[in-house]
Amino acid sequence: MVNELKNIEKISIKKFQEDLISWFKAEQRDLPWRKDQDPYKVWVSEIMLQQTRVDTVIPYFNRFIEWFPTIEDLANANEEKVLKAWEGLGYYSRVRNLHSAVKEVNANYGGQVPDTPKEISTLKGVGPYTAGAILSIAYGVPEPAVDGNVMRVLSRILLIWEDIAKPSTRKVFENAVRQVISHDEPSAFNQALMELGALICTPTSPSCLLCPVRDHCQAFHEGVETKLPIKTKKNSQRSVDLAAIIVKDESGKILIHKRPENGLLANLWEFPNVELHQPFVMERAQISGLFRESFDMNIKLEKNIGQIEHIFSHLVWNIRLYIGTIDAEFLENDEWKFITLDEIEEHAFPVSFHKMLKLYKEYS
DNA sequence: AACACGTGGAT
DNA sequence: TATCCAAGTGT
Repeated sequence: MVNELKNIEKISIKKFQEDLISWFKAEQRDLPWRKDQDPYKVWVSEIMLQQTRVDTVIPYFNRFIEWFPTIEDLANANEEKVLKAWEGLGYYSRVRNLHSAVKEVNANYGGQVPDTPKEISTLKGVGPYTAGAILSIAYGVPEPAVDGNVMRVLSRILLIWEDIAKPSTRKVFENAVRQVISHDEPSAFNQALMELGALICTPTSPSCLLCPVRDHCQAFHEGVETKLPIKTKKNSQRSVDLAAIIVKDESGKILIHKRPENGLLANLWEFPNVELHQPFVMERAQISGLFRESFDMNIKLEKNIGQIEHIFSHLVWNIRLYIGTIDAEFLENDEWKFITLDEIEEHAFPVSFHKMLKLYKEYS
């Protein structure tokens, strides 16, 4: 705490702001969410960019704004379409929270995104980073927007050795930003910090010789830029074995199941599946028994057509894929239905589903 | 505080 | 191949 205060004194804040912002104005990327400062579009882009690369986000952002051009359009959209717009982006709770928050803004804020830290922070999915990003970029409010880039860049410039993997560390950087942010151009300043982190001050091999604020950088001065930031590593992921089944009815439709509204891949559709706690001793008849226990359905597994691995951030799915049949008297409801291949376009599925579908098509 | 929560790309 | 990510938030 005392440490970074002292380091901030070592630099000329005014000159640092000028060097950083003029670089940003000259070198910033031409990105679709930078065409205007519509708070709604800034909001959508910031949610999409959470833990997600710019190159990945661009096509999703363009299509999302085509489908839902305004707050009112998104507020009135049905969830299936909204999830479909997010299909493949990951962290699906982001878009369910965004949908919920946009409905809130449409209903209780006259369709105007709130412009105060207190109000905007009450919106679902808007945490400290996103609040600061929207307030500064869309409204010019000098609030910190501390993401991974900002922590990396400032840890180097200000020689901050705290572990950025610790939740409490974000406050240290917010405090630092409050002391160096430009009150004339908070939008350009915050975006410049992130842009610098993305283009120059990268994690492994920063391009210090091209850096517009190299002269202000304590880490460069000390030759320790690649030692920062300090970030402890996370635990390894656990592995889960699953058996999934593709069932077709007499007209050739495939059976899908809607996942629970909370937790992993919430509200997305998938092929019926069960967890295999003893994967090496499970045979088709026993797995059929698991389906009966889990869903009270009489499913017969006819043939294993292969297996896929799907890696999440925190776990690994090893999925055995079967084809099979189900009793004719099976009833459809909100969670279970048969759909045509064309109707896949009207439902949102995780990437693992598409991997299985591809395997099935190759088998057929 | 620690962990759940996705995905595809970089090294 | 293994690991670490990339503009974090909710619980």
